[in-house]
Amino acid sequence: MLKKQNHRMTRQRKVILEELKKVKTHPGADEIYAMVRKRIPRISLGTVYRNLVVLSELKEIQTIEHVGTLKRFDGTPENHYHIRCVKCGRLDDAPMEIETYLEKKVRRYTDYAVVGHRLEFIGHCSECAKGCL
Amino acid sequence: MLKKQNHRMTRQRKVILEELKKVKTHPGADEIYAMVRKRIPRISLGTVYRNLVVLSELKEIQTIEHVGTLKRFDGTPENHYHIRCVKCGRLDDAPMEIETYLEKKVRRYTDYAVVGHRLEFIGHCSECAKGCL
DNA sequence: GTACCTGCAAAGCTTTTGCAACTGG
DNA sequence: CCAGTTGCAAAAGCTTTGCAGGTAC
Repeated sequence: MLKKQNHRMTRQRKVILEELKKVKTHPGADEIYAMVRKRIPRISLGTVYRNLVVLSELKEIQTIEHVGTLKRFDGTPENHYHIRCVKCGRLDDAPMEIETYLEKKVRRYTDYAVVGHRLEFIGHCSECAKGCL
Repeated sequence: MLKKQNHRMTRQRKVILEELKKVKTHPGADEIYAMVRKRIPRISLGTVYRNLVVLSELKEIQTIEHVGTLKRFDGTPENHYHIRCVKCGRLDDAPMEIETYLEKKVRRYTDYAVVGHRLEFIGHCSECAKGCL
């Protein structure tokens, strides 16, 4: 049922991957577009996007801040963790206390002035888990 | 320099807040729009967005998946944590090992089938911290 | 040769904004 | 009264997609 995909290593794909491996920060698609354009001036933004998807599927790269990019709103203003269903996108509160020591731990090794953290669990909600049986 | 804001509790604002407090999950703006429209049919989406911003500022609600909603890409496919600068949006790897026990901990209290987690620290990068002096 | 890719441009979505009319305090 | 709000519609991002021509293998 899954169509087999024979991915080709085109020049565009290769350069995108190289540029992405080269930098330490995590550029957005537009920044990648700018970097790659220095080497392939006529590449299109669409090509960049399509290749980022393919490279993610191939596990060559990682897409951060995935799935739904739309914002969600929470009626309870206190900080707390969330748990998200990969299948249906549902978002619930995670039944767990805030782990403040995580910030202490990272502070020892970074030069950022850490002011907070966000933790999100990923899984299948009880509804969607049924379908996985 | 900061202009004083005298926020009014309009009917729209009130209903949006009520509806948001009412639900357990975390709806997106479009869902909130749908919920509120049942009570105020002629409310506009723009009003919903503007009020969500105001309510966030007033700390009445919380905006999840904040700041940059644009995706970012990472050349290293292994899972690791990130640290984000609130000021400039820069994203770096957090120098810290994966805390696998976090998942074990939350599994005890949730009916989700947990498959992973994402942790992101928030702070000021060394560049932006300079400006805070 | 042909399935996979590319560039280009148009379309899609979510979110923001300009504006004139309206309203809470 | 009048700064803050609203509805409407247009604009503004970022991302996806249709298409016809190109290319890796």
